[in-house]
Amino acid sequence: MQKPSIPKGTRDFTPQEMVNRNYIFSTIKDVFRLYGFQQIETPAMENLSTLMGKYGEEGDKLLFKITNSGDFMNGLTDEELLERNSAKLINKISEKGLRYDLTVPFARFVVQNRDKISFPFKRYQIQPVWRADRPQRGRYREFYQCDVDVVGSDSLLNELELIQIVDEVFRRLKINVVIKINNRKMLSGIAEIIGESDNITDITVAIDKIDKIGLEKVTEEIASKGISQEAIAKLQPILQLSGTNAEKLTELKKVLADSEIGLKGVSELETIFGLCQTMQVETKIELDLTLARGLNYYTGAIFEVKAIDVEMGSITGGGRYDNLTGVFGMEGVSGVGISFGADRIYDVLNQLNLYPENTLENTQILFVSFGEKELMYCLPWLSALRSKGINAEIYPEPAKMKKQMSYADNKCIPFAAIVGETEMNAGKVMLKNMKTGEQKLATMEDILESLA
RNA sequence: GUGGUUAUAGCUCAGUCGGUUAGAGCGUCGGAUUGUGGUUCCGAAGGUCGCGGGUUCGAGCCCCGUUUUCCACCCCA
Repeated sequence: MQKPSIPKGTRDFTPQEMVNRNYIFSTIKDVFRLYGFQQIETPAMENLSTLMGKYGEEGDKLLFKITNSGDFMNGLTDEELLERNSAKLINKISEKGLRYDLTVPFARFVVQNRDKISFPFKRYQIQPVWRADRPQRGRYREFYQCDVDVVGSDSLLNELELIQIVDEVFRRLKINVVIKINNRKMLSGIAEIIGESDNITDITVAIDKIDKIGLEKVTEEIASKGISQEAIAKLQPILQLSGTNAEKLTELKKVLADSEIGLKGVSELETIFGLCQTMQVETKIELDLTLARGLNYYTGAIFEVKAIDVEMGSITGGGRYDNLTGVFGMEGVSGVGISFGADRIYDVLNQLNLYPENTLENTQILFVSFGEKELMYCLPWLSALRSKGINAEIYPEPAKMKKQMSYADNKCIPFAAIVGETEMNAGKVMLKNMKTGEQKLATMEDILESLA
């Protein structure tokens, strides 16, 4: 006999865990709909050509690839096999992969369904994604993302709405968070000012780590990427910016005075901060220049949300991407979106134990009986209760009473309806309150009253 | 992908210096109690010690490989 197991980085969810997860999903969904977003779904697998090259070199490695059906090695030459070049071979034996996020499949969806969509298109999507990452705390190989995106609108009002959604979702979930915000245009401007526009990716990836490894190590890392000492020297004051958001922006405006794109980034952020103030967004918003985010398709605002009371990677993230649909042949469609990491939110909620009392999803009443005749007697009662919308079940065989009562106990069922000869003769059931232990002969009306 | 770490009953974990028949708690099942659950008491079932190889008279324990767990990188939700 083999021991059953599931793949690395995947999880089963028990009924109790599903109740908790559904609480998260429905909270998020409710807020999405409140802002006029509509749901779509896309397939678990996409053509590999849709996914490859969208997440950088690292991302390509983390894609789960699906081998072709049938005898997929058949068309290969001996030379190709002997070469042992995995990257080259994979293209010959695999043409599908599991989706890595929801944003790229969404861009594909927009291009493919443009005739059915009117812009601006506001969609949400809650589905699992898969990454061949090495699992760790808060990091899984299969996890759910809850994405909201608007495409076909350049307005910064969209950024505001996304921030309001974050604000509302975490208020409802009772998680204290801070929203970190940055702008890719400002990062481009900085690279431009120090004369290293070509190396912007390396620079942003490195400065992203400043909190973790410190200024010195970051400087080292940037230098190792072949960036000049002169440029690094110019970078120093920018990395050490401090003060309020407004103070930081004022300082940045001076530094970026000669960079058109940099100033554009600053003014975008000013607008967003202004809008948030007007709309009285409660969540703390922090300009964080070190926030870079690896995904290289972002072009404007970049967001990240961190829980304050728990040690955990970011639980929500996103940004603006000006031309994601361009690679699929549809130019000039700008989008902005964020992704709630349901599994990390789930972990945070578990650690803080912030779940509401849930009783509604549970069975309300269990029928306990002693024989075939009693079972038959109960069936109409069950139907009647269910037609009133009451969750009811029956222990499906005449087991020992102790066993039936324990079953009710374990499932936290608040009422038991006990049925034997006496009850059948009276045309009633013995209704027992499992909490107080009280019981009485009851009619259907009595039951409905007790459960109300 | 790199480095470390872990694996013993369904679950959580003991297991001495390498020494005879591998233990506990919880859970499950049965009984005390044939119409009353949570508490209590008694009993039972349940193990190829992750897997494969090696060292040894002898391996749960030592060595090698492999898989898995968790952690730090990398990257990210």
